[in-house]
Amino acid sequence: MLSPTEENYLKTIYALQLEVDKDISTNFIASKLHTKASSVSDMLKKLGNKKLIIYKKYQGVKLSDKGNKIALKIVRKHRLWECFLVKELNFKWDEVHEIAEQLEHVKSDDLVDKLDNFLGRPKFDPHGDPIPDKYGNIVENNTVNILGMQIGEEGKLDCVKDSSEVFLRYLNNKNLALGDNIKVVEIEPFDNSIRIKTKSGSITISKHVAENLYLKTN
Amino acid sequence: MLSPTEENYLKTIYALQLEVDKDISTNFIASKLHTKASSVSDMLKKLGNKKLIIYKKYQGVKLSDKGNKIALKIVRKHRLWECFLVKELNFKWDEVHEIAEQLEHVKSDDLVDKLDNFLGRPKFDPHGDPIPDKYGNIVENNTVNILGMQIGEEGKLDCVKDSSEVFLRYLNNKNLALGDNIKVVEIEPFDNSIRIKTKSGSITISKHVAENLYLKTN
DNA sequence: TTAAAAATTTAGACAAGTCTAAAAATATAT
DNA sequence: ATATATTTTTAGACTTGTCTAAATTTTTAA
Ligand SMILES: [Mn+2]
Ligand SMILES: [Mn+2]
Ligand SMILES: [Mn+2]
Ligand SMILES: [Mn+2]
Repeated sequence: MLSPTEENYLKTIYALQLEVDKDISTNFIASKLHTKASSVSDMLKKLGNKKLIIYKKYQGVKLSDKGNKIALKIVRKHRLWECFLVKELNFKWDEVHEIAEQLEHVKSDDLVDKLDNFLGRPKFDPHGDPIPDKYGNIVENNTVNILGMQIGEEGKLDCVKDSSEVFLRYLNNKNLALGDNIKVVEIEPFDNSIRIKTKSGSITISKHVAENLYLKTN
Repeated sequence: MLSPTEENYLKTIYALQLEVDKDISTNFIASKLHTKASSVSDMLKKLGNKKLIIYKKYQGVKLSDKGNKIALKIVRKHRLWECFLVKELNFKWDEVHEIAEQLEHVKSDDLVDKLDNFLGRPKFDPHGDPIPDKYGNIVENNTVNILGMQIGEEGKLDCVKDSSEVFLRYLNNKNLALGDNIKVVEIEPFDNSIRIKTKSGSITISKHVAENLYLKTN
């Protein structure tokens, strides 16, 4: 039985592996978890002993098959609970992430599967992220980051990478939601900011914002 | 912000105060929590410093107003989650207690109230226990323990005090559920066992079982 | 009222997870 | 290739909650 802390480390390594292709460094994990490299180092030793990660000192880590399975289960729980909160309890999409951070550590396989059925086996969470099924199968959504698009290209907002309250409220303020059509109008090479056309007019978004917007193009 | 452990101590003291009228002893708490008196002693000092309990060394404890409020909030969460699990996710009444023990520590006032509304503000949980409202008001159900009844008296099973899987499965096996009519047929003075008539015949229950059955008589 | 028994608290240790500071290993740059 | 900078690990300390064993207080009972 893993502690919530151990589960969070596995989940973080899982997320970082999707971000970059190489082994995950101690510092990278520390920055994501807002903790210190020394704490991470201690934990990596522990997770390595439990065969949940492949770990050689100073070489970075990756999840073992066993660790990957557990990470997927936690991701599944997190996203299913987010669905529940938004669809059944009428939370807004910007209010659910922190609560799901807690709910994802509730231990009961039966609970997850019953929740999944209750919700009608959703495939995506309120932020457009795919939900692994009970066997750990996950569809990677083929979306493109808006930074990779050219002037004149357009698509529908399909997924936001940052689920924090502060980012989602920014999108709310700009009247941007999943499914909205977005067209790239202008690209500023100096700071990579982008002028986009949305349903409620044209706005400029910073590179930092753009990094978190994924569109489905045709 | 309290830890799950601190919350469990408060909840336990709350429950014990309903059981007995005097201040709650260290050993009594230890036995309920399956821990040692020395651990309890440490925790009581801490909860006392936080003004959550009234504590004088060697004198036993009771909840302060502040502690009582928190205990009621946890009880409310526990019982609402049990309702959710049974009514929405189709768990059986004997499967939910342990899961609710985890869910009750999820922190979000908004979540509790939205869950309450979603469920239609239920007044009782699947074991017949009353659910405090958002202000901490709780209706004490006026039920009578079957040990206090005479031969020939009858009533409807309204509440079970033990919510453990093992006890509720025993009741399932005897085909006994909340709402069922029960009549006292015979009382054995030697061991306080009771012969009762239920919808599916007449059975003998031990004193230990009887202690956990509360009926509503007319 | 005093001695024995029981209950409670304290002392000291341990595990988990975190931190700072220092040491060791790796990467970078001249 | 070597010195410097960066990253990672280790050492030692701290916190929370637990335990056993010992000391203290309260209760019970002679
Ligand atoms: Mn989330
Ligand atoms: Mn999400
Ligand atoms: Mn319960
Ligand atoms: Mn209950």
